[in-house]
Amino acid sequence: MKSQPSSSIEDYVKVIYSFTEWQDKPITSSQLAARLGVANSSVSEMVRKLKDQGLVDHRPYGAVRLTADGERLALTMVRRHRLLETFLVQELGYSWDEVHDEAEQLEHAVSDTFVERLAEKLGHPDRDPHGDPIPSPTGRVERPSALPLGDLDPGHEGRITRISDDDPEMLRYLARERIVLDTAVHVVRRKPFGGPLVVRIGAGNGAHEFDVPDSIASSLWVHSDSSHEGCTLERA
Amino acid sequence: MKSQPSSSIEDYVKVIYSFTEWQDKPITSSQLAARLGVANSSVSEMVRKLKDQGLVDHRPYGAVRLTADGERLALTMVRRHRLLETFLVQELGYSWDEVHDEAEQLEHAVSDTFVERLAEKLGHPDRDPHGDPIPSPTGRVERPSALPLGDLDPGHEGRITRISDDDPEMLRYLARERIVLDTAVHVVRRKPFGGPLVVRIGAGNGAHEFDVPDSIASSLWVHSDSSHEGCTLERA
DNA sequence: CCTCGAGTTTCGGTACGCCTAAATCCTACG
DNA sequence: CGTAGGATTTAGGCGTACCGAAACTCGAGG
Ligand SMILES: [Mn+2]
Ligand SMILES: [Mn+2]
Ligand SMILES: [Mn+2]
Ligand SMILES: [Mn+2]
Repeated sequence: MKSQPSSSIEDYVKVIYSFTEWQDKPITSSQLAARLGVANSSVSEMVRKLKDQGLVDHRPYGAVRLTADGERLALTMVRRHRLLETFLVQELGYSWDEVHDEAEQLEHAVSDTFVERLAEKLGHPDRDPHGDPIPSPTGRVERPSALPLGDLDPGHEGRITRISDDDPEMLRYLARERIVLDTAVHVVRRKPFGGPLVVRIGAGNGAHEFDVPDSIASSLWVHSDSSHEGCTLERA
Repeated sequence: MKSQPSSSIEDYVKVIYSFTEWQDKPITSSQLAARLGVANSSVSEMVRKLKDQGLVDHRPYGAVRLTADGERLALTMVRRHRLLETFLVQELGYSWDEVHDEAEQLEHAVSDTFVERLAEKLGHPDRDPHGDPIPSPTGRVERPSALPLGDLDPGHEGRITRISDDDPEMLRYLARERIVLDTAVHVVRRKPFGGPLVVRIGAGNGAHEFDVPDSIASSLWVHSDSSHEGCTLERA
């Protein structure tokens, strides 16, 4: 009866999980539809199917939440996706803006055996090329203590530990600006009236200042090495 | 209008191609159905679709033959499949009886970019773990001049250059008997009344005799190093 | 030359995953 | 409160890829 999940179902569950990975509001139908690129009505039907299979909790007109089973499946898929991205970069010379779409397909085609042998070969990495943590085979993940760059006060220093992989264009731009994983950042100031953030990138002679537009500021997560946790978290 | 092919269509075309790879009769509907594990009626429908897309020639009640376009697609898929099998063995430590099913899925999920980077990494191998030749990206293959062990006369010597990967069980058995690619074989005699073939496997101190049942004899291809091409090809 | 049965196609139907349009719900504002 | 407008679900359909059962073909053997 467990009828191993179709690739559509795998994607639904993965998107539901990802939505709550960096913030805790559960996802709504239309947000799910937008992320999956399907019509709202398609989501309604599929959510019913997910519920029948015990993967989500949902009541009509309410948000969608994963059950324990659903989360288990989601973590399996997230592990696959991130290990595959890591493989593509480390072993096949892909750049970090090219890996997402390829992994999005491959994640549905590989077996558990494949995934574990790949993890072995890669030396059991704990994060993917964008800094996203890779869950263990048993579904354990640690949520890195990092904050969006946009939420930090001037004076804050740290390192970039995660970069959203939503937009390949942005990833290419950041690579050109030498903004990559583990780069040091120092928040210099925020220009007034909602203007861009000014940060100092890197250290020593390679350092340079950079105006960070809001769209980028919310896509870069920073782990502070100076642990004076006086940062405002101003999300409504 | 080219509507890139579904994974079903990829499999149909690949099976049609494979059928004529080692023998030249075209495939019939029911043979196609048997190899794909679907009903005859499903094949009839799909063949119509393949014909509409210009991938096969077919007239009702006749055999199915690939067009130039169909063969091009088939060779692309065969290249993918065999490179993936090679990858699984060389890089992920799979044994040769484990790779077929995994490659059967992966071949539909990888991009052209992936395939070519993989070929690069593997050093552009020219055959897969079972000795099957890997077509070039442009669809060139060479048909190795090898003959089924069962068709050879006593006295014939050569090396095993291809082993059918249809039956994982048989592959495991052969590996246990130290019958692998490039192993030397010498046909000693055929036991009378359709009895098994007797062959000498290997050379030097590792050599041993082996009774080859018919099912195995037709799955091992031998390339003769002694080029006295006096072998009977008794296929009707 | 005719027929009969194996091989093949056609027919009606299912499951899945998607769509648009229409109906329905629910909340926030007036 | 009451309701309008946005969010959501339902209804009706489509394309793909399967299935079993029924109808059809055609060539080998009588
Ligand atoms: Mn996916
Ligand atoms: Mn990623
Ligand atoms: Mn396949
Ligand atoms: Mn093979």
